[in-house]
Amino acid sequence: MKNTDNKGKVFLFNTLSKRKELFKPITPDHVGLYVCGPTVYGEPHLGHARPAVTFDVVFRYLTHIGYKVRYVRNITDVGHLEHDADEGEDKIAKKARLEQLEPMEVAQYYMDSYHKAMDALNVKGPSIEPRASGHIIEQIEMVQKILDAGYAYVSEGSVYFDVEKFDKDFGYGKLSGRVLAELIANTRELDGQSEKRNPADFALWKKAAPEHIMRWNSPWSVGFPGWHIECTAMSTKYLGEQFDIHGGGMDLLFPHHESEVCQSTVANGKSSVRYWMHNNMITIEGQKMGKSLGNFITLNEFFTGSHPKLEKAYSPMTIRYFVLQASYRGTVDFSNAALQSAEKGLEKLYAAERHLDSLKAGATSTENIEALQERCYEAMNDDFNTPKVIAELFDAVRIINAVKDGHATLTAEDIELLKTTFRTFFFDILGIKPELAQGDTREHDALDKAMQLVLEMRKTAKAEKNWALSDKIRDDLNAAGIVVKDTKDGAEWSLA
RNA sequence: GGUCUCGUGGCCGAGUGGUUAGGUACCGGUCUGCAAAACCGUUGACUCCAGUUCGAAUCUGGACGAGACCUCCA
Repeated sequence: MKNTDNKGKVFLFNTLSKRKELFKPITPDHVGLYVCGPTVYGEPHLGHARPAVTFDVVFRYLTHIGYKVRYVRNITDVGHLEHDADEGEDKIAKKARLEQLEPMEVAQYYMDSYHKAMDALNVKGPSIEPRASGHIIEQIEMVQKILDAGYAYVSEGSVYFDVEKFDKDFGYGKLSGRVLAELIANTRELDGQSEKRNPADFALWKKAAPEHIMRWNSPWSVGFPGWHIECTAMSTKYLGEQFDIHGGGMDLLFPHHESEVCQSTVANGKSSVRYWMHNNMITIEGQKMGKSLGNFITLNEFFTGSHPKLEKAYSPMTIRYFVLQASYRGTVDFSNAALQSAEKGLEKLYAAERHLDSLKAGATSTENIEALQERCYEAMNDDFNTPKVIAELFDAVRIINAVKDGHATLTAEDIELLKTTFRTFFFDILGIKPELAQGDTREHDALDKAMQLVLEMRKTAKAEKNWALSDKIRDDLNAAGIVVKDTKDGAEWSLA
């Protein structure tokens, strides 16, 4: 099966219809993909890893099967309130004052931090990574468009979207299933609501309070853009008035994405997104991750094991693999037990991959590699079913070991196909990083030669039944991070 | 209370109306000086209650339970 044979066979779960739909891009062979990126006001954590990895795989797979994908993932670096803050204070501005830094310095710092963590997770950079602060003009223009269309109003220097009017003309809540009347009924009376005609209205532009540092000029006031407008403005700019896939976390479904639907419908004359995809949340030992719960774990803490909840450090690839072992639409619970079992499974896959190059061809094949490859593609085509793909890879592991041990045979052709299939899905599509980065091979070759020498000496010791020496060699190497295993064909080594 | 996701073996997790998911753990075996790995095999599940059906973990309804979101705002 050729990779491009799968173009036109991908089904994805569309939040809009709540079912799997055949994916058809607007422009043949091209895909526009927009994903809500991080707000850069704090250290990257697990909540950032999930959508990043999920849509990284979407990006990788669609690219692999031959689509030209423009992947846009934004950086939110303006205009967001501190959680639980009484006053409407900008998250970034508040932190900046606390730390005596420029707001953009804070944003830059955490953006770099985010990028480093994403690199560690082997998450590919998007095609375009626009920053909200760099698109203030586009946002103002879009707010003006919405005002001109008559679906927004100015109040005390702020601009609000008229949800009631929108509901009457287009129907509100198509994406999230919210009913406007119920929303209003559930609204509590709070201060600062008087500017709005309707509690369900949302801000397109906010007038900045005097102490608010992040501020820009606009026709209405010195202020900052409302949260939802940046995604609409930037997705329109880079992907057009209508584009294929919009992704993000399920927590963004309402009100963020619902508001985006409102904005683009009015500003562009149509709802811009064809397929909405939402990844589910992550939990820590069954609980929501939150600062107040004491289970808020940053990615760096995971990589180094420096959090009381963690029994040990977990490598970035363990975390990536763990995330992909569950389907993106279900919650993922992080527990030490689950993480450690994932770690072992991943190690088994790595080990099998190492053995791939030493497989010896036979005259016939006792295993059907083509069918295996096909099942991998089918799994990916079925709403990116990465757990299924991983299960298939373990079937490949079984085959690799069987051939290695002589319980099964493969033709040279099938071995090639097995290699390609395994490496394509393991490395290219699931995005697991090869153990050896390119460029490390010289060092590795040198180490391998040295190791062959050591193992030869150990073999001699074993032949002389000098167990003390052979065990000492093994134990000392182990302590140095090198694992030695005796197999039928002699000893082999790997880095722990 | 509303909207939405979900409830599978010790743990993690796929899944189709009737046929082994897979990983990990456990147990037995092969191999081994020992260890590890690998291989073979066994055990083990579908929250509960109704209904549809020849047959449901898979469809429908209800109950119970979990999570996310539900003024502004991430």
